[in-house]
Amino acid sequence: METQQMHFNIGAVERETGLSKDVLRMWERRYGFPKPRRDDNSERQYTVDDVGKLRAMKRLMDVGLRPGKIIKLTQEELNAMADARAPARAEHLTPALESDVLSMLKSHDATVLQHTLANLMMRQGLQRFILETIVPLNRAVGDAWMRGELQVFEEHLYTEQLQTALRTAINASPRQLGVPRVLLTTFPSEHHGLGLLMAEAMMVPEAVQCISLGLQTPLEDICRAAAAHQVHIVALSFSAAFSLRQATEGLASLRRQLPGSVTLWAGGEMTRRVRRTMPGTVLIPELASITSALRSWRALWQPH
Amino acid sequence: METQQMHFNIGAVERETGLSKDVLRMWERRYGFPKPRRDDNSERQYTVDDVGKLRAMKRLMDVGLRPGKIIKLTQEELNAMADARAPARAEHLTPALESDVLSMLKSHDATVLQHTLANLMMRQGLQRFILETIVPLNRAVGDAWMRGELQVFEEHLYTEQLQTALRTAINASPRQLGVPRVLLTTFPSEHHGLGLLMAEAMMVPEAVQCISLGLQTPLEDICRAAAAHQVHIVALSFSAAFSLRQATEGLASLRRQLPGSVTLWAGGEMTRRVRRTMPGTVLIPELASITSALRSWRALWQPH
DNA sequence: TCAAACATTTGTCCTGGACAAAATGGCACC
DNA sequence: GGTGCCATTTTGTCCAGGACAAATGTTTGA
Repeated sequence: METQQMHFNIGAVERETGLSKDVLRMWERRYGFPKPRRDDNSERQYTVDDVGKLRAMKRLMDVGLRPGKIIKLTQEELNAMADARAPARAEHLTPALESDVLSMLKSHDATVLQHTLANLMMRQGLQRFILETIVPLNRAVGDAWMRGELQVFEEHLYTEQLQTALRTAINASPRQLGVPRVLLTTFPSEHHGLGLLMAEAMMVPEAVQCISLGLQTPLEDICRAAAAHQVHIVALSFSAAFSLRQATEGLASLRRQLPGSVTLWAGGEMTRRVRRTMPGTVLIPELASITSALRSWRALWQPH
Repeated sequence: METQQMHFNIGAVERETGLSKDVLRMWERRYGFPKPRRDDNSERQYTVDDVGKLRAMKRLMDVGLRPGKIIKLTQEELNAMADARAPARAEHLTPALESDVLSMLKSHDATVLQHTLANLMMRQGLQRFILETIVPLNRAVGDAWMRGELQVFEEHLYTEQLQTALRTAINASPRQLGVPRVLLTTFPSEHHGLGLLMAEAMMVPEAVQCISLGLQTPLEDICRAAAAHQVHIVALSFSAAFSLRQATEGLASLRRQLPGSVTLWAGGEMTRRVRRTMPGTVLIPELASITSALRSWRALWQPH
């Protein structure tokens, strides 16, 4: 069989991997990888394998590894390393569910998946559903995709169904005038919205009044929105890929601009990489911590 | 009052405007705008005004104007030009509604907005709601934002509420096994999802079986998904900002890879800029055309 | 043991050059 | 008057190779 050898130019690789053109050229200069063929016009022509390895590298860098340490490994070694870093499987209460969902995805049956998710949510309640079902499931789906067991479009279908389920649940909950009021959003370069949605779903049952602005709100507008809606807490979500530098810079700037009475929360995969303490910012590295953070806030809050 | 003069480096401007670093430097070289101050390290420091004018330019370029023609205009002239290009307001059935919604947004009352949208949807039915309410409303909100009458965070709140309303409606409709089956998604560099959602909402009442993969499905996976789900139609959504070149290239490639029996639809603002005819691709430049395109498809379809 | 000073790694920005795809304008031809 | 084709201009993307600063890692000294 003749494999169709697709080629990518540097712009396509940037889109596919999230690594900037500058970085791709710099790695080639410094480490000798990737070293793509050139076309007639001496422009780089990356192979599918290049892109695969770059994606695997990006994934590991998103959890804190540095390029120099991993650039010489093969893609298999990179994937193995990613598997090894994954938290122990012991914590999964229902490993059977994982393989069930994966096989649903592979058989492309959206309806069954949708019903399964809805049923689980009913049985477990929203918070337990997220913590005990969705979080492990997300990891399982991500791993399966990385191992090549799951196609991209199958993963997209999963994300879409999950989003529908979560939005339905959030929407169904009565929008009461609760305390605290929480503003939920992300910084402008964030592309992933599931984290935000899960955070909102974790808070809604706690009688929190959530105001979600969706993704990519400019810094200034976060401040304006916080004032306009008179929120008590501003909560930001950062996916694993978010640049540590941009995040710390942005959070510091936000902290300076927000009134002291407003609490600032930063959550999401990225926050696990943070080493320095950030004064005036509460880090919430996992969804489970939301409830305790909420408890702490309520313990300190004095109704005006 | 001392205006806080924020400065942007070239990376920030790229994120804010969607214009690549290469383009920003090239415009400076060729046209002399923008010509930002340099900091100690001779790095470009763009002003807020620069970014504002760049955004206004980008918006006009997204509807087909070329930089050379507009780069010498002031930001006011650019905005005036954008207003002038807007379709006549006569078509609006309920101009009062627009100002109502805008004032709701300015008063930051999400609940009222949500109820208003839900009520209108009930009264008009999903399709008329989209065509007669949402399309003009989207334009009104976009214009108000451009004119500076609406803050970014207010526009975000609108988008978020609208998305909730649409998803609820789509979800409420029984997912029947209809014909045709339609695969809905976008190309990888598309960032806007509202168009996709509106398209889905237009189709659901027509007893179409929609399978949405959300945003950013790689080309190859669109083909795989089309085969796996045995769809009759693949429908792609392109926002105004989408690069014409990437779109035509991608559509041609997709057409080559899809079986001839699968119909290919391309819709969204961008498709209004297309001049050449694209063999094997149906252009759907506005949402209203979806129903007629569907009728044509059904007229030709022979149950196997 | 901790912290300050130094070294290395890494990403982002810079200049200025090159080229091809798309848009435009002119021109012959129907 | 319209229509297809070719030359020209416009515009975006890519390239090489240099510079520097922020983040990280390592050693030294109290």
